[in-house]
This record gives sequence, structure tokens and C-alpha cells, in this order.
Amino acid sequence: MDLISELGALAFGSRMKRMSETIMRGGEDIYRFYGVDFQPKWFPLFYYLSQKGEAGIMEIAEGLNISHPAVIQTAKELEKKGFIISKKSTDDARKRNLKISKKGKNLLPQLQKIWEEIKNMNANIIETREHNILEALKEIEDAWSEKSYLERFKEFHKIQ
Amino acid sequence: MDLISELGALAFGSRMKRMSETIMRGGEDIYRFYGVDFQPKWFPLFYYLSQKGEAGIMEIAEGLNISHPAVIQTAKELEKKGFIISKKSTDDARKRNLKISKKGKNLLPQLQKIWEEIKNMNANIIETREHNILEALKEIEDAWSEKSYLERFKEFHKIQ
DNA sequence: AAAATTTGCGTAATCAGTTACGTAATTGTT
DNA sequence: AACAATTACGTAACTGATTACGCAAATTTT
Repeated sequence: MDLISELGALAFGSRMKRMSETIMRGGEDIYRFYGVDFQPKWFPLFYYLSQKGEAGIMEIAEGLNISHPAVIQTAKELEKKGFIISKKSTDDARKRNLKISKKGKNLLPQLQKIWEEIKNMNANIIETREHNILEALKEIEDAWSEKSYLERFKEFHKIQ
Repeated sequence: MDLISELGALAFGSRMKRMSETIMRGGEDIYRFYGVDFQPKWFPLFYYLSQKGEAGIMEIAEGLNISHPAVIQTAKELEKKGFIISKKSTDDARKRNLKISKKGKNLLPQLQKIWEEIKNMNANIIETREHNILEALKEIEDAWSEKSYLERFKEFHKIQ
């Protein structure tokens, strides 16, 4: 228990960040364990394309709630690896659509198996705790999307 | 509800990261609201020094569970602002000790008031949910510190 | 006391994301 | 049809953190 953890409510942002890094790092080990040439950071984009088929940069960015340069960057890496391909949209010359390549499709079953196992293990860890972090996370996300932090703060400040 | 959120257990690392960023960004607004010249990222170091008085770089890094270059970087900014000062240790020529400056001490009461309010508000948000995220986070942290992710994964894989 | 190891710190390079800005294509307005 | 506004994408610069590496001081070993 370090100083930050002792702070409870004050520092739970830092704790969440740290936790998420631990999880990401764990992901690398697992792909390596299976000898699969894949990185955790590629997951959101690759998974998105596996579900939606073909999609433009902005659509993906919005769907994944990340910036569009982040999509471009990840796409560059996945394209270099040959796991996805991109081509200009025919009906809108501004758009570039991404989709999973043949090579990517071949990899997909292995990845899906790994994802499934990771998901099961995570679900298992989560469900065997007394407090369910997914439920808790969802409630906090909802609470925050209602009102901005500052707005909420001002209100809270007033009624104190 | 975006794609990532729908993934539940598989992507809760990303969700936590996003949540922590939301919280950090909220912090900025609050300092600005109070007209206080302070950034959320300075909090861990400054708070640490406010509790421990004087401390070396490594001690702080370990206490806060961050890398020592991160401490150096933050210290540089706080020193530039004049909120902390540093001096070579007298009994160990390798060490450089940090402590809060006069100017920093003057700022401290205001900061403490703000921290207290943020803490209260966070506690309020957390406690008025059905599921307590702090409890949940603590359980997950404990679960992960027991065993590495891969270790846990291998075991889980075996018994599946 | 000399040699080897460890510790504390600093710098550089890297990483994964962001914001800011520019350009070209499309859509909306008059 | 011309102009204005918006949208889609790309690049560049920045951010906040990390790992890798090197050096000097302290500590331990022999």
C-alpha cells in the first residue's frame, strides 16, 4: 500500500491508470506465450474491423472513442504487418477505408481464441471478487457523462 | 455505449485508462476555477513532500510507484515554478533531496482545501453508487499483485 | 585496502497517445 | 453557380510517461 493508494478517492485516477497499464503489459505476455505476432494496442482497431468489416478513419475513431491520428498511427502499423489493407473510398474521395486483409483473416481465429480466453479469465477474476469492478466502472462512467467534473464540483461546492 | 465498453472484461484496461484521463482533465478545470497555478500531475510529488518533508529522488519514486526519471521531470517543473527546492545531501554525495519551498508552503493551505473538496466530491460520487469502485479496485489490485497476469492465465488455461 | 557490486541520479531515446493545424473534397446556402 | 461551412484525413509538434544506459559515490566482499 503506497501513499497514492492511501489517498483513496483523491488519487483513484492514478490507480486506474496503473491498473490499466498492468493489464496491457499482461496482454503482451499472453500473445508471446502463444507465439502470436500481435500487440495489445492493436486490439481495439483490429477488433473493430473484425466486427464492422470496412470502415473509414473517422468512423473508427468515433466508434473507439480515440483521436483520428491514433487510428492512422495504429493502422500504419497493422498495414505494415499486412494484417489490414486500406483503399480510397469510391463514393467520397476524402475517405480512406480500412479492412482486414487475407493475412489478417488467417490470423483472426487464433486471435479470437486468445481474446476469448483472456475475456474468460478476466471475467473469472472479476466475478470472484466481492465487488464487481465492471459494474462499478459503468456506474462511474455514467455519473461522469451526465455532467462535467467541474460542473459537478461547483454544485457540490455550493451545497457543502 | 461504444464498442470497447461492450467488450466488458476484455477491454476494461482501456476503459480504466480513459476514466483516469477524464478525472485528470477534470482536475485542471478545478485548479483553474480557483485561480490556483497548479497542475494535477504535480499532485503526487507535491503531496508526498507535504507529508514526508524532505526526500531523495529514489525514495519518492518508490513511494509513489513511478519511475525515477518521472520524479526528476516533475521536480524540474515544480522547481522552476519555485514550489520546491532541492539540495545535495550532506551525508551521501549521490543523493539530491527535495523539499517544499517557502512559496510552496504558502500555497499549501489553498491546495489542501481544494484537495479536500475534490476528495469529498469523489467520495460522494463513489459512495452514492450501488457498486463501490474503490473497493472493487482494491480487490483487483490485490488479485493481480498475488500473481502475474501470465501466470494466472496459464493456470486458468490449464483448468479450463 | 583493493576489487566488485550496488545505489542514486541524470540524460537520451522511445512510446502511445494527444492537440493544433493544413488541405482537399463534400455539402449547405443564397 | 458561387461562396461558405463542414467533414475526412494527414502531418507535425507536444505530452507524460517509460526503458536503457552511463557515471560517480557508497557499500560489501575478499
